[in-house]
Amino acid sequence: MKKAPTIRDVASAAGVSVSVVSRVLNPESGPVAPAKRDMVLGVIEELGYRPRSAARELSVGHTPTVGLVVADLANPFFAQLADRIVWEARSHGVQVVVMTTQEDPHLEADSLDTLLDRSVGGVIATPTGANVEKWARLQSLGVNVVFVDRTIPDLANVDLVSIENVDSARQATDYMLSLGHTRIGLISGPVSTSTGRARIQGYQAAHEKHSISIDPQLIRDVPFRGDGGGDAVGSLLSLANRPTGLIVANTAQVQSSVRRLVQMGVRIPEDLSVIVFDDNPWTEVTSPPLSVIRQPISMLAVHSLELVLGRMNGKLPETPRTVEVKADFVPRSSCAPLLLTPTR
Amino acid sequence: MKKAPTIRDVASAAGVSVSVVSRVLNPESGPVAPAKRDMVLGVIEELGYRPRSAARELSVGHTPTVGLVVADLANPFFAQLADRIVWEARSHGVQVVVMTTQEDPHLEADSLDTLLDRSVGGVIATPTGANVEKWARLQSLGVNVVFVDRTIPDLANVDLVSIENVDSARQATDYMLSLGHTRIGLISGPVSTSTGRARIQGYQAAHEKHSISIDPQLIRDVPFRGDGGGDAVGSLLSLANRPTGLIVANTAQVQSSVRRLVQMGVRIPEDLSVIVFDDNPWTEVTSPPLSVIRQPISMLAVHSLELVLGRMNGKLPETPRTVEVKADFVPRSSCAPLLLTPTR
DNA sequence: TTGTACGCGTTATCAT
DNA sequence: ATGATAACGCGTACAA
Repeated sequence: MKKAPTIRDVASAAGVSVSVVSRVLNPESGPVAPAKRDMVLGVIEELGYRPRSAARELSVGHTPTVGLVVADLANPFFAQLADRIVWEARSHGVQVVVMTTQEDPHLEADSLDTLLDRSVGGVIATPTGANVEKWARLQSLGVNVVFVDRTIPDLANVDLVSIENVDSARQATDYMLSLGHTRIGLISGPVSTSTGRARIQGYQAAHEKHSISIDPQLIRDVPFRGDGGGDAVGSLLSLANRPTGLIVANTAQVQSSVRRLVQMGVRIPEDLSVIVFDDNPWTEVTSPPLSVIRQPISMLAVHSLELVLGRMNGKLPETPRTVEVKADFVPRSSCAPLLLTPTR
Repeated sequence: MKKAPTIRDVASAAGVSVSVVSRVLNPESGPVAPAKRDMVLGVIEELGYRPRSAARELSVGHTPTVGLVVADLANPFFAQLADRIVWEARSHGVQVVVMTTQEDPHLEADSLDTLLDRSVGGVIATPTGANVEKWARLQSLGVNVVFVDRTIPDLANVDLVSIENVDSARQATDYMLSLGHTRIGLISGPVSTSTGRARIQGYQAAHEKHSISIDPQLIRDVPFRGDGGGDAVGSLLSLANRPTGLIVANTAQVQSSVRRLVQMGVRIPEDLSVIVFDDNPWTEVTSPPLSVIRQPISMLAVHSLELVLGRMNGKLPETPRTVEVKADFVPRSSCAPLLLTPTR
């Protein structure tokens, strides 16, 4: 466990000054004689010298690092998002510090403080919905913030990358209505989030188009956290006039919802037609395969990273951007036309 | 975007010296008058002061940060592992920098360099199997390395946390043999890894116990990377004398294997009894639910983190440790007794 | 108990 | 084209 060489070691070993070595490492910062350049490079290689990022950070004031703040990595949606972001970030030479909130505002606040201490250049997050002032402060301190998938309505001036929520929900709902279903359950995210509201809006729009009125009981806005999805499923199916279709539009609750469906022995699509918002690989191996709104996760990743990096390099106009990517509806066999024989 | 206050700002605002402020922040480093302490704390709060971690790191030489190097986060196993590690790390006040290798040695080497530059105190990894000398160098430079799930045989002196691989495979195989199956396909990891070898060993042990000979064709050691699992499934099932049971013991290949099974329309367990090594939530919603070897992922996380942190604090003996945790076999309905009627 | 001064490794600003 | 030197913000002997 010998200690690593510093730039000074390299300099003296090469018989030059530290400035030269520094310029060899950061070519854009100044010229250096080609001959010397190669020889310094040789010494660097030989000594196995590597610049310490902490020193650089202290000197330049920031880090080519982005913080990623998601609910939890156990959820395939966030896991895949994280995967793509980490992957994409690497190709840009930036590291990713991952923090999870478990949808707990308290933990989220904590994470933000930590990221601030590390002077990350930017943060990509799926916000819990709270900590409005904290996010604002983060921005005012020069940290570039980009929200993915959801955003906080109260918070203006923050970039957002999401799918076309209204349209996706409209599409899914429209499909079910076209199959003849008139009572369609909707499990959405909290109305306090843009995502939750937009998807409900799409659901309503489709109903209007088909001139079908909505039973408010069928709309369940459940929190991202906890087992709200499963509970909503149970409660929807115990309704006197139970729905014949179900749309799970809360990404964080897809797992718990489907699991409950299976536990209850609900026959799909005979008892219930189902569509979920998820790009999970496993939706294809359930029986029957589930119809889904396929979230273009890598698009979300690419755009959000592009936004943070763009802002870090100051190559973007001041005005906050909103990027909406299309999400495809993928019909599979979990939806069937409504038969005249009512469920029981 | 005003610039953040430094420790000096706090000191002058509080009318004390920087060292007092420093001691207030790091109590164990020295005493400070209670009265002054509170007032300094007040000023800190008021100014919103937060120490810059880069400066501290430069000063003390290391960081309370661990690197996590896994194949990819799109695989539920790694995702959950990452989730638990990030979670556990937070409670110890350490951050996690996540890097993915996609099972590519080149990318892995890259990651290690980067982590070295950041002077992380430790690294938790599921190694690709290559980069032997690089891992060794990392250690010699004082970075504490802990492998999880797999290890590299050539590399001594590395801590390892894994499940009881031999026993798990033995258990699963034994179960199938007890059901009367005599031709059981095994999809394992590469024999160049400890995991791959151990699981094959367990498979063999069970056969010996039942005095059943093994057809070498039934054992497929496929790489972690790529779609080897799916291909192995296809090839196993197209054998003249095809197996009636299948054990997928390569965690990274469970997804592709099961997907292929579904694509091929294989009836489980009528055509094939199946057991997979995975703790994936989705194994319960497939039809039928899959029998699994349940990997105690959070145990893996807890132990590996405990090991790195323990080493970072020098609170552990020099000698490398190997922690093996038990994995339960969870029988579900994907396995059935072998009927006398052969497949077709 | 408190304050001073230096070191950590790198980049940036100057002269040369 | 090159070299000396001052930041950068914090920890910490050491002196008071």
